[in-house]
Amino acid sequence: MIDFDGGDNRKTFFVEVILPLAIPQTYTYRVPQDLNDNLSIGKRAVVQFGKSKLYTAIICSISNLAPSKYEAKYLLDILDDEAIVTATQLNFWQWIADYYLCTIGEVMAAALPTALKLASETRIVLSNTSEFDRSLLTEKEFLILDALEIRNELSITEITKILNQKAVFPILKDLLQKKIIFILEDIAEKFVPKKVATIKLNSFYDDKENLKHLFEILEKAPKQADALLAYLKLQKEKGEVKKNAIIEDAGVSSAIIKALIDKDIFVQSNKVVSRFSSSEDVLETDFILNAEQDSALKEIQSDFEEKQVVLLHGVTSSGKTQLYIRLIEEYLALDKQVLYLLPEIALTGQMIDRLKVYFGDKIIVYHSKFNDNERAEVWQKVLKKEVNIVLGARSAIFLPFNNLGFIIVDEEHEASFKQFEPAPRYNARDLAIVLGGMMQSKVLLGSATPSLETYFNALSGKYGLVKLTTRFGGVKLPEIEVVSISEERNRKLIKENFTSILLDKLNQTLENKEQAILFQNRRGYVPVLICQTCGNTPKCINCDVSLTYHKASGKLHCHYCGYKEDNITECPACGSKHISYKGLGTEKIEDDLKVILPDVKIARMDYDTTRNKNAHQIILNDFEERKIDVLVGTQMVAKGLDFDNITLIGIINADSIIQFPDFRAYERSFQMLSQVAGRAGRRTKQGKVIIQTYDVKHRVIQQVVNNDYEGMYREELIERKQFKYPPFYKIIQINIKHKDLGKLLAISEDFAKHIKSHLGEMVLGPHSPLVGRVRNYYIQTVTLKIDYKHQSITKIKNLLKQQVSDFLANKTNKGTFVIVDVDPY
DNA sequence: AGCACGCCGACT
DNA sequence: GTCGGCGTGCTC
Repeated sequence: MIDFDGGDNRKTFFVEVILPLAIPQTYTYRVPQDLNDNLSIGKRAVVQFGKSKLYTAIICSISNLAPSKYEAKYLLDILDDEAIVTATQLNFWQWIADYYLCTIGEVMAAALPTALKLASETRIVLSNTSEFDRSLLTEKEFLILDALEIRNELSITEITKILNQKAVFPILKDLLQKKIIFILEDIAEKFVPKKVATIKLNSFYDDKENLKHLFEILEKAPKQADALLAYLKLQKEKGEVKKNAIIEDAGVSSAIIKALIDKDIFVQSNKVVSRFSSSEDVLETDFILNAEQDSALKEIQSDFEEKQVVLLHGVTSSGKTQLYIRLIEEYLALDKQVLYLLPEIALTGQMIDRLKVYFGDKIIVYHSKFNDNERAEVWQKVLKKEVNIVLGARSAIFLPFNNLGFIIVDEEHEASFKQFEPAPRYNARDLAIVLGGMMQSKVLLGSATPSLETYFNALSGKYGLVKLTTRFGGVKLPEIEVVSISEERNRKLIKENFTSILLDKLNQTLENKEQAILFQNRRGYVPVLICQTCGNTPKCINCDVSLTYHKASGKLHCHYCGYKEDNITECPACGSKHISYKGLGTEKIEDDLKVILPDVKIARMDYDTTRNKNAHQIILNDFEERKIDVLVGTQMVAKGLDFDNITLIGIINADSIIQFPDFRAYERSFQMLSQVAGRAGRRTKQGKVIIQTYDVKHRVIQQVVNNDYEGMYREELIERKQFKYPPFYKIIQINIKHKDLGKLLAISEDFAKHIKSHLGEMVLGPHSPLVGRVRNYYIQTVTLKIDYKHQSITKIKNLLKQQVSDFLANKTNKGTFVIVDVDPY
């Protein structure tokens, strides 16, 4: 970097900018001299790129040397008074681009909320809620709003035309900040927080004299006086007073409350509450750690003195959250920021509430379903250190922390920390450790069923390892019973897909007025239709997968591309009418159960029933309020449910989980089954889990029954070593896609040959993946298994990068897509 | 990623 | 004779 005097207006500067695109390089722009004062790294610049496109770019370096080979364009504007991306973040972005073999522009696109990267095609809408004073608007702002009122929706290009000037970004930025306009989003499903109106007495009346005087004033308004009395009573009892509680307690209408608000006696605020915790839940704000938790806390603290990363291996319900809270408090006391990463779905759970009670305004949630303006707001708050704790899903790793002391990755084994589409294909757990290293922050990984590589690192001493082995409050682990489907079938005890043992237990549970969850890891009605005459199976026209029959729609669906067609009554290949159904999905389980138990309230939770806005929350809400007795679901039910009344978990078919063709199948099955089982019987009583399977003796099932994580770990590790998988080898997967199968096969063979000539036998393939065609693109996979202890990963990656770009530059390979996935799991 | 420039089929 | 298909290459 050069030493420059920003105040010297006679100098000419050139900046390198990162564009939020999949382009390998950065680009150089010339800085207009009148912007010299405002120039610094990490600020956003508006640039024209190509003939007509405007983008928001990030300035990543400054120089006073003009490029020699071309004339640099002028940048059009600088949007920020202060940098919105820190220097550490720029290093972090570069690290991610290098490690995951993508461009820094792709990292930028993933990291920044859309509201911070306006582009010419961004569409703007008028906010419908906010009220604002029109007289304060400038002429240009007025023009934009006028046009928006007529047209509803405008692109930035259109606004440029309306104003007849290029510099519209600063005006829009201003309007966005004032919440007068919004960015139109394509995301259909948005998270709408549930709000509860709470009432506070104007602090003026904290003074006893003033309060006394107030009662005198209200003598003529007895109803209002009643409401005030009710408020004071409730305030004393509970601290926080809900509007509805006053209405109920005082027997007044909401108009009375409104009158008090209008008189500035009451102040109303809308508090966001989770739909999950029952409002009656008393949150112990003053818990004391038990002896085991306390010693675990001390172990973690002492491990952190030597190690950056510690794994907390604690059984479900062992009180990990309370440990987290104690640790967070510690880092807050040091005036450090804390990041708490959770799998997406767990964020809708009770965790938020519990932590909000603790930390109040210091905590903020960052969730992909929040709208973009909210996300941009979180970004600014983190940057300005207005919040100290961020609770978020994987993308929260990109927030602009500058004083991060502590990162928690809860449920670290969860696959949802990995992003698959689009690039960067990162794992937020791994990035947490990298970012932690850059910022000297401590990282705590928490899980009841740690991923093999994490446990491996813990045992090898790279990470600290702390265990919690007893469930909090003395709750026992559920009792797990394995039931043989084949035996029940032979003895003709099975009804549809329910063994007699499961049905007995289910009836018993319902008699006790308790609730049950039935788990089946497949959605739809029956996965596959087979012609009994010719063996033909209906397939998707775009993908190489069998279609799944969905009863609700009466159609056959493709779960990969969403293609649907009408169900068949006769085989399209041979005309036979003998069509049988094989396999079973949640929809069929639900249907069958409704026939067997007609009086029981049954609901289903899977991708199909939760696609609509808030559907997920509504189902869980009903379940909690006991409007549902039995919930049938896919793995969605394995997470975030923490209700006392669930005492039975039924796993309809464990084999369908275990027999998945992937090297992680056993590990994932163990994790999934253990997590589902952990939903049973929380605080009040021991739960019961029934696992139905054909393979009673399967080692994974036995390991789940015996809660034998160590056993699973040891056996898996042997296999991993033998078959060259993590944690012993690093894997890079290269997916090659083409519309023409013949060309694809030739091209991928050629590609594999090329990299084999450089990298030798670590290159495997090409081979067909599980699903050989998706959305009309055929796929071939080339896999690299890298012995990272003896080979330089960096060298291999650089070579691979070169090979891929050479390959794509070759004209014979046109129409080919190459997707590189580092650590594809 | 967009968008323009460029070279071959169905239309006035 | 042209209008337009999307195939390739560049964008500071």
